[in-house]
This record gives sequence, C-alpha cells and structure tokens, in this order.
Amino acid sequence: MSKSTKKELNRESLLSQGVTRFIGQGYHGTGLQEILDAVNVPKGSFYNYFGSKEDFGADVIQYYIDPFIAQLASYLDNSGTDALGAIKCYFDELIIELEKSAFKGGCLLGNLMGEIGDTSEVCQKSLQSAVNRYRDLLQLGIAKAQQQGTVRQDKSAEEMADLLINTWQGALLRMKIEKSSAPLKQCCQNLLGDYFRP
Amino acid sequence: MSKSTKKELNRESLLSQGVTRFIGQGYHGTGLQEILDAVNVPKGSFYNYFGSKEDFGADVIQYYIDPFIAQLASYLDNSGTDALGAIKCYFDELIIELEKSAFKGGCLLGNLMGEIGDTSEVCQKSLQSAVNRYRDLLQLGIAKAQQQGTVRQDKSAEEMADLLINTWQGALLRMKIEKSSAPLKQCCQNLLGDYFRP
DNA sequence: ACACATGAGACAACCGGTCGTATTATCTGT
DNA sequence: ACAGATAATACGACCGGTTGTCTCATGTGT
Repeated sequence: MSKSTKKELNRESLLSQGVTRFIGQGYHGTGLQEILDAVNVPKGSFYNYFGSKEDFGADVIQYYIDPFIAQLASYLDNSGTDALGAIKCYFDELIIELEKSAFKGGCLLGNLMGEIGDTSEVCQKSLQSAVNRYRDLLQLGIAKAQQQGTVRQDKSAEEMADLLINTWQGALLRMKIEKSSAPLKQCCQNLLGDYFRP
Repeated sequence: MSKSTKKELNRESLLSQGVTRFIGQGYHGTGLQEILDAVNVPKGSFYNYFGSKEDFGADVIQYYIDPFIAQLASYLDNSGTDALGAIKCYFDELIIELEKSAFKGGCLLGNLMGEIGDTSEVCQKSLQSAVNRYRDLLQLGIAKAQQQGTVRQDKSAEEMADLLINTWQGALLRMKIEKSSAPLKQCCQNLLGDYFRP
C-alpha cells in the first residue's frame, strides 16, 4: 500500500471518529486521546494530520455534512417530477435514522453551533460554509418545487430554505430532551405540508 | 449578617456566574475553578452548595429561565387587549438584547440541549422542565390571542407555541455563526406576522 | 463546649500540545 | 541498477496546566 494512501486512510478514520464523538459528547467533552485510541493512531501523529484540535473540528464539520448534501441531491435528482415530494422523502428518511439511534446525537452542525459557534473562529467559518452549502441545495429544491407549482411563490426559496433549516435544528434540540420524533414530524408537517403550500 | 443569608447569597452568586460561563463557553468548556474564582468562593466549598457539577448545571438551568418567564408574563399581563402584540414586543426586546451582546451566547437552554441534552439525565430533566414551563406560558398567550381573534384557531395553541420555540432556537444558532439578527427577525415575521394569523 | 458550616489544599486523572528520536520513503551519483 | 545521502513522516514519552472530587483542620454560632 502506498504511503499517501495509508495517510489518507488514517486521516479519514480520525475524521469519522471525530464525527461520532463530537456528536455524542460535544467538542469540549471529547478528548483527542479517545479518538486516537479508537483508530489506533499515536498521539504524536495527530499533529501530522491536523494543525490543532480546532482545525480538526473544522475539518470534521465538512466531513460530516458532505453525505447529507449528497443524499439530498440524490433525492432531488431521482424524482424530477416532484421536488417537494423529494424533500419530504429526504426528511422522512432522516427521521427514521434518528429514531433508529434512539434520538441521541442529533445534528453535529446544530450542536457545534451552540457549543463553539461563537468562540472558535475557525469552526465558525467551517459551520458557515457547511450550513450555506446545505441551504443552497435545499433552496434549489424549493425553487424547483415553486416552478412545479407545489410551493407558494410569494416567498423566496432562500427564505423558506432558511426557515426550514432553522426550525429543523430547533426540533432536533427538542427531540433530544423529549426522546421523541414528534417535534421533527411537526416541523415537516407545518412547513412542508402547510406553510410552504401555494 | 446571618449565616443562612450569606449561604444563600453565595449560592446565587455561583448560579449567576454559572449562567454566564455556561452560555459563553458551554458546559464542558467551563471549569468549576473559574466560576469559584469569579465569586471568591473556595473550591472546597462548592460541594457544600451543590452535589456535583451536574447537579449545579441542573440548578443553573432553572435559575436562567426564571427571569425570561417572568418577563414574558409581565408583557402578557400589561397588555390585556392584545396578546399577540405582547408576544411580538417580548421577542423584539429579546432581539435588542441579543444585538447588544454582539450575537454571542444565545440561549442557555438551546446550547445545553445540544451539548448535554442526551448525555446527562439530571440536566435533561431540568431542561425538560424549563422548556415546558416556558412553553406553557407562551401557549397561554397564544390561546389568549386566539380568543381575541388575532391568531388562527384551526391549530392548537400548544402546537404553535412549540413551533415558535423550536424555530426561535434554530434561529439563535444561525445568529451565532452569522453574527446577524436577521434569522431572529425572519422567525418572528414568518410565524407571528404570517403563519399564525387567521 | 459542642455541632457543624466553611475553606485551604491534596488528589489522581486527564487535557491539548511538544519534542527528540526512530523509521521509512525519496532522491542522487555513479 | 544499486548504494548512500537526504528528507519526510510515525511515534510515544513527556510537558505544564487543569479537571472534578474529596479530606480534614479551622473557625463560628449558640
């Protein structure tokens, strides 16, 4: 195995573990040691991969959001005839996944926005970028639905995308303490099923 | 000064500092030492006031939410003729306060729900109680507005109160990373100014 | 004089980060 | 093609500082 491949492999293992631990215990609640132990990478090597814990956090954020964007994009592509339906299906699947994990964790972006969104400049920038990338794609889907006539046109797609993301994030917080998917379902029903309709 | 009074004073100072630090740096990001230093209470004394850091966190949560409930209640009482207007005024004042603090901190409840809402059972219970108390009051205000005809009646006051709280929490997260009150204003405008209207 | 709240410090565990060294890969000269 | 020089990376012991918790001597009110 070539060297660069092994290095890249280690890097991704660290990022993957970072996602898991940061979601479960937060940024300050997670030590580098436990991440390193979990993927069998020595302490000293960490700083060959990342400049600091903070830089690592910023990379973890991007590593986390990529699959969500890919998945939403896939839903939007595959159902060309009904963008609103695709968005609904996407969120329905998210709900199923969250139910599977017993309502633990929630969304890494939301959790880190609350914990370090205003204290770590590096992570703040990464969070901005991640949220914006996600919002832009959601906005695209909503605009498509507007053209198809399934979503009202007197509000901008950007405004509705932002509103959906924010309500969803708040619903995830409620989910965590109520151990119930009711807030998530209520979010989808009120916005996608009612407020956004023409 | 009597002893019990001094004890109560120390306790409240600790709780007040706890609110400030937990909002600013999160639960795991805040050490007991800095809280104790800030109020000049020796480290060893802490466990005479609270059973553990976790128990302390649970008490801080309740100590934090009380003034918000009192303030909202005051707005609702003083403007008996227009409950919806009172709620709007209340949130407008919150926005002004958040702008004053340069969009830092946000809401302790939201931040702690994300960080430890699913890991600390004691704090989870406290968060549940705090959010429910807040929601119940908001629900009362919305029900009043329904009777006054300024809010739609085909949705329950409870559902709208929950939706408002969740969207507000999500908007607070966005505020933190975008350093802007736009998400907060958009939350109020879309819900209180549009979706909730008859 | 006695019960008890208080407070200074001890404690082991852990934090993020550094450092010199050992190992490995890559390049060079012939 | 091969030996040797050089650069890059892997590694784990170790740093000073801090964590949450606990012990016990001191001080105080009654």
